[in-house]
Amino acid sequence: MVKKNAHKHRSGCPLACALDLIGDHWSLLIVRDLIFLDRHEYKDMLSSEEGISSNILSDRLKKLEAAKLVASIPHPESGRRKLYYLTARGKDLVYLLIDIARWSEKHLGDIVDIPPEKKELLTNNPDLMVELTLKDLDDWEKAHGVKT
Amino acid sequence: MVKKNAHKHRSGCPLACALDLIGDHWSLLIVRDLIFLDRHEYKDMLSSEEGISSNILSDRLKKLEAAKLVASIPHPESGRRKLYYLTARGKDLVYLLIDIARWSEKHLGDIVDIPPEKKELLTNNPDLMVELTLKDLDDWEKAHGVKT
DNA sequence: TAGAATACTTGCATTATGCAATCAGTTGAA
DNA sequence: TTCAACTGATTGCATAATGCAAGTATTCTA
Repeated sequence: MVKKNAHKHRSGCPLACALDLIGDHWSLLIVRDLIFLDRHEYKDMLSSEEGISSNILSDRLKKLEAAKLVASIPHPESGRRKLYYLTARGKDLVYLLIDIARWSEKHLGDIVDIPPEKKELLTNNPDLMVELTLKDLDDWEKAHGVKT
Repeated sequence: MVKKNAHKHRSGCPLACALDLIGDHWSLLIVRDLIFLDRHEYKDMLSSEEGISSNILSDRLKKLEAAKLVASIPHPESGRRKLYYLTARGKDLVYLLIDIARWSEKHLGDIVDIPPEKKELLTNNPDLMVELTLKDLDDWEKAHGVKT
């Protein structure tokens, strides 16, 4: 069904190629859920603050899996659930996301809402924030027996 | 005409807020044209490799100007032309764009096409690449009498 | 002063999105 | 063993965004 522009890319430009994969309103928010908000299930992402639609979530998860940014395993406690997680390719977006957050904090400070302790880390030591975030993901993977 | 979701934002999340401004298929490519490709006129952007439509380009330039990422001045050689350039807020996206390019180079290496000398700089010394890029923009602004 | 160039705008067909409802497989309690 | 509830989707339909071709207004050039 959904497979239309899965593989088309507009040019060889590295920015254009990346944007063909993640340059839409929702994909990076799903990646955010997986990286920063510890949301690994469909229903968790569905109930995120921004209110993504069920069909869009389903579509984007498929596209992200097709692009090898996201993978999934069955939930250990229940066969009807799935656990989504980021591949190495997906986890590498953490630098990018933190850059976006830094830009937002700097330029959209009056409309964004960042918890103070995260704000300080983001502003003063983004490299440490990346490191801690990657460690969290690593711990999650170890706890769930994901081999990467 | 075009003003629908200009100011709505989905949440206070810094990623969501940024994506409300630049999270679409075209906005960052326009920023790329202005930052890296020295395209400052409508017709230059219109003829970029990715083939943006005239109405979409017009719409995105308006939105980027409304978001204070882009500004414009009349072309000094011709009153019927305009020169677009990045505000400080827009120029600050250079870190982000270089991060995207690095990610692309690393993970989409087989489909992206980067000139060798840029590739080396991007891979080995991205900070210098940022610095050189910002200097180019500064030179352009000085040459065109833009005060920032 | 005619014609070309530039920066858009308009009309219209196609595609994507949002929302509500529905579906199918799994689970757990009765 | 049955059946309601849960979960990860899919479907139908209305609305919005996009793509493409053509048109318009203004300015420069010859």
